[in-house]
Amino acid sequence: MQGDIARQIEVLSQRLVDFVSPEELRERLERANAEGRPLRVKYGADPSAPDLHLGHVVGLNKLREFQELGHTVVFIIGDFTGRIGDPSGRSQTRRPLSSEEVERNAQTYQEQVFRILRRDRVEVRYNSEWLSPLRLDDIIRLAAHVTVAQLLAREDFSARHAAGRPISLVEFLYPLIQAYDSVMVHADVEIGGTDQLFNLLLGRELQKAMGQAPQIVMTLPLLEGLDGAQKMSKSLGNYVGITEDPREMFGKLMSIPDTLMERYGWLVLGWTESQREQWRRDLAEGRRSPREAKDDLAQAIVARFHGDEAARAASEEFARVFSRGEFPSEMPEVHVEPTESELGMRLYALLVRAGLAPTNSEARRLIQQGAVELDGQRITDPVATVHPRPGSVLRAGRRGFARIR
RNA sequence: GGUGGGGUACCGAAGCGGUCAAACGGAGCAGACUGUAAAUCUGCCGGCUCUAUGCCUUCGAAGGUUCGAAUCCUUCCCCCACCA
Repeated sequence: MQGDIARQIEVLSQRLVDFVSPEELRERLERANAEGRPLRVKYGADPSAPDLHLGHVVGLNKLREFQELGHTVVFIIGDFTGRIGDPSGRSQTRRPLSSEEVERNAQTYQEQVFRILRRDRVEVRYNSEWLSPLRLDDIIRLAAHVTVAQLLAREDFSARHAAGRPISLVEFLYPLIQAYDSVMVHADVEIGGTDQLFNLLLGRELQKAMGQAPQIVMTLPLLEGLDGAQKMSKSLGNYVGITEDPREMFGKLMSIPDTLMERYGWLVLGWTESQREQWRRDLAEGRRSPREAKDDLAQAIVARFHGDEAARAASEEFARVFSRGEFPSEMPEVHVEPTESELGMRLYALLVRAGLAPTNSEARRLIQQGAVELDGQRITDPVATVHPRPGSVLRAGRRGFARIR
């Protein structure tokens, strides 16, 4: 049994940034083992952005590891907080959601989450369950456990305070609420991104203050998005959604900076240290070109969500369109009237109708910039009149295709 | 409650009576180069008409002054910091 615990700790220690603390985890595992119960591993989900992307997968992978070791994931849907919104200056995207929206998002979230988590060994909880009944006096008593100095210890708070930028009281309250969630679900462990470290630690403080054993805290690296610089997030548009079309997914993955490949493999696919090393060596010694390596990586990731078959097809399609410059096997269709084929129509109007440009002006720009081809023929005259025939292929930019019907 | 500073395009930020559809930076898009990588270079980046030193809408909102306003005046709405 000792050996088993040692092995668990080894597995669970992979890919962590912060770990408070390995000793506590050992003790907790021992105690839980003696009591014959699994650990309760808390993970908070934000229902304002229901689409899961690869960045979320990093954390979900860790949860899955816990599950495989027999532990229970307590998946908390922050429906209460979602309905309030987040007033933090920069992210206005977090507006308050209606109950219906929250419910719908929560459903979507769960469906997606179970592509990674197993359905047994999960306890799904909504935090409104215990937050809604709170009265002001309850909340004040809760707030009494935390000092302003404690909160200002969080780096982004102290930085903003020093710079004279606003910090909403609500923002102060959120960590407290999140900490209270930990108390209410009796979390043994909580995991999150590195940006969550402060909040997770506050959970420990509150648990201690309220007579519970403090949760073990683990933070995971934040996965950089397609731009290679900022963390992957929906609002930055640099993400790969896990429900995206395989071909779309593959294309996006092929566009990540080379320097990120190993990191994606590590965090998304869970490569071990030796796998990473192998990868690095192969590239360094020229056994594989970065192009091939990236293709393999992209296929592996797509396969994880869509299966090997779809991944291979996506790779082939990609090679067809972008390496060989051929047309994609499938493309959206645009309808053109016979009279338009006969008499001709403005190219820019055709682009807009095909959905390849949002406005005529944008379409005109694309044409002028040499981005538009009809049947492989580049057209640069913005006022060109064309005679599109059924079967013709219209292309705008690298990725935009449409077939005339 | 007082004092001061603000609200400009996706974001940040200039402009402070005409030369402003609005500098500059970032993001984004397109082209060149490539491995749809990175880096780099170039162009675009409100809409419409279709190409014209054309028209329309835009600089928190509504009015007003003016030949002419993002720029001046009035009222209103909102935000922030500091002091109480």
